[in-house]
Amino acid sequence: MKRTTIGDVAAAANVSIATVSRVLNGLAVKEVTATRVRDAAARLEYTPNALTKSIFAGRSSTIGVLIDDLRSPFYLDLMRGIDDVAAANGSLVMFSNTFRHTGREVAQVQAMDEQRVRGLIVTSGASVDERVRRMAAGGTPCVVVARTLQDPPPGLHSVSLDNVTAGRMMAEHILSCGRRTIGVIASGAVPSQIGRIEGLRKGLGKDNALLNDDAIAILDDDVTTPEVTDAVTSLLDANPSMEAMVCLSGRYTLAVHTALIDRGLSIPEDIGFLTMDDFAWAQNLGITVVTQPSHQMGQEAAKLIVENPRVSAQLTFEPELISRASCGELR
Amino acid sequence: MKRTTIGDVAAAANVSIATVSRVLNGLAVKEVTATRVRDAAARLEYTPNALTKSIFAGRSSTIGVLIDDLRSPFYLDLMRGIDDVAAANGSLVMFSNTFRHTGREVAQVQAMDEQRVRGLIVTSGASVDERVRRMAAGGTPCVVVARTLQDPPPGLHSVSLDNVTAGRMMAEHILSCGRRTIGVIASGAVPSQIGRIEGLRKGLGKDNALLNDDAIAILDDDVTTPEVTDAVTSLLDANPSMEAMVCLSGRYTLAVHTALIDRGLSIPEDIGFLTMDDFAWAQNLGITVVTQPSHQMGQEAAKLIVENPRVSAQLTFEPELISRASCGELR
DNA sequence: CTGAAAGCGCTAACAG
DNA sequence: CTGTTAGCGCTTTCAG
Repeated sequence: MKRTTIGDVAAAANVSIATVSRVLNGLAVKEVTATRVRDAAARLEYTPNALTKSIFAGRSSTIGVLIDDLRSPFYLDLMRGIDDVAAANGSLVMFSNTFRHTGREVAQVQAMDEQRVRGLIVTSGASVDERVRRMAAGGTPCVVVARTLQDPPPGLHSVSLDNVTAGRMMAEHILSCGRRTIGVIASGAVPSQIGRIEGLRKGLGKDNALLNDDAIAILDDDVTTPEVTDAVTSLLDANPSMEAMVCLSGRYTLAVHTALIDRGLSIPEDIGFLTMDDFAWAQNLGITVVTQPSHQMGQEAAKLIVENPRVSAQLTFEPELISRASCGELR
Repeated sequence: MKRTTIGDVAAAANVSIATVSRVLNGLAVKEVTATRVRDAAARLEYTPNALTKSIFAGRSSTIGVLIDDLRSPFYLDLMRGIDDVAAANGSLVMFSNTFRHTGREVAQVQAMDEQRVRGLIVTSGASVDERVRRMAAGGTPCVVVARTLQDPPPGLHSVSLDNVTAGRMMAEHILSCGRRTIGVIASGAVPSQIGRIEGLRKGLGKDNALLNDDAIAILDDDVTTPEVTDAVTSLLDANPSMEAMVCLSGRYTLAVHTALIDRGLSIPEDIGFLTMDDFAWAQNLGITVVTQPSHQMGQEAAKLIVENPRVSAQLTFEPELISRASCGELR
């Protein structure tokens, strides 16, 4: 069950181990010798050991990715973007879900570091910040997604959405539909959600409309459907004249939408509905969304790893509103 | 920029490199010495190099996964199942999309082999069969998903759905709704699709209903939405009295559903609609589906890698029909 | 209990 | 052009 090594090939081809290495790496070798080596390698079904190679390079060529939860459309597209450029660069991707579980986040970042990943892309929370800083300082480029860090050292990048604009776009669209009283569901007091709420306030302010604190439900970060339902119910109970419900996280789109319908509300007649992140069925369902260029963001994140600029890049992307039926004109 | 090594720790703790190794691996060392070593390691922020460790073990502890396309709900859940047991076992997952592109499949399997993955899970086509066989024979357990191989050597496993039963369930449900003339969209002449069609025939046969060949569209494996639309159109044109449209691949659910709606057909009044694989919005949309226990299948696949039984396991899972509105009683 | 020394599979100077 | 000789960072005998 022992694997054939470069030494076996060398013996079979009657050359030194160094010559085999040269042939395999395309260095100058007499053609006849090279052919002999290649034949031997093929005959012995030799498969080079990438692990050993990485030991020399000091690091592997794999890109590490830590995702909260792949089920979210944003993260899924992000992942595909990463995979695209990784594949184009002959890099593999090492992946793990963290489910926003702090213990898991810390453990997996450590694991990735031990694997000597070429770079690391994380969508996790602050629990990994210190470690990621150290990694970047130590020469492993890291990209934080959907968050920015204070005083990032060179090699520590971030890729995020212009959340304030996203919020403002939502507010302006709502106002333009003749709706004024709105409710908001946010997933945790994290930077992206805070930014979107700020944008919402700015957009509404232009029209002197107000967003009361009791019209905003900031859920915990990892809430399940029944809790979202409860939050929607409370919001509606507390604000009976609500004309639009805004969901600030793509992860809760389904839950919020369902809660609205189950309460017997018609969209958009009884209430307008607006959410983040486009998804496959959104068009058929006529749901108005603000999207992020998630696929592109994944690509850019991966490029930062591959190109490894010795600065700290803070990339911000612009959102886009796709207007569909769910938040149409009132009356 | 040089990483601290076990040697640095040894020097700092004034012990030999072997002693450090022992402490780090929990072998017998005098407690005072051990503490000194651990302190030094912490102080120097020592992070062991998993690559070098793997070199000794002969292979890494990473599980390789090759997926056609993560956007498909089945594959996404499968992936989550794999990730679950990997995380529980302290394994990382190395992942790559292949998009059913033969060149990419072959290249990535090779890459995974070079990475000396602990085992490989593939959802790809026959292009990788030979290589996967060799890997299994060479001691790297492999699991093929949604397909079975001829005479698998020990270590080469498969995880798949009982496709014939899935097809039969669909047929029986359709008949029980008083529908008889059906159309079928399949994604390629691959074993899973063939099996489902066979099941459909068997189920319909019980009632002497027939499934004509011109009511089945077998698309290419990697078709885009417009092509699906065309297929649906042709099917409908050729069979004007069609009472139910069956989609045999979760990847095409959206495209087929949209094509039906865009043609002005009401579901289920004008035509019943039935598809494979449950997905988040299916309930809200009232779409009847036959599901696979995809998450569990992922877990079992990963377990086969982790436990590595020295036989060839062929795991088959039973489908389940979730009846919703899209294929209700006729009239 | 601990250190010295021999590798794991491969690359990278050096000589020839 | 090609072979010899050191390592890469770590584990693992084998002596002390």
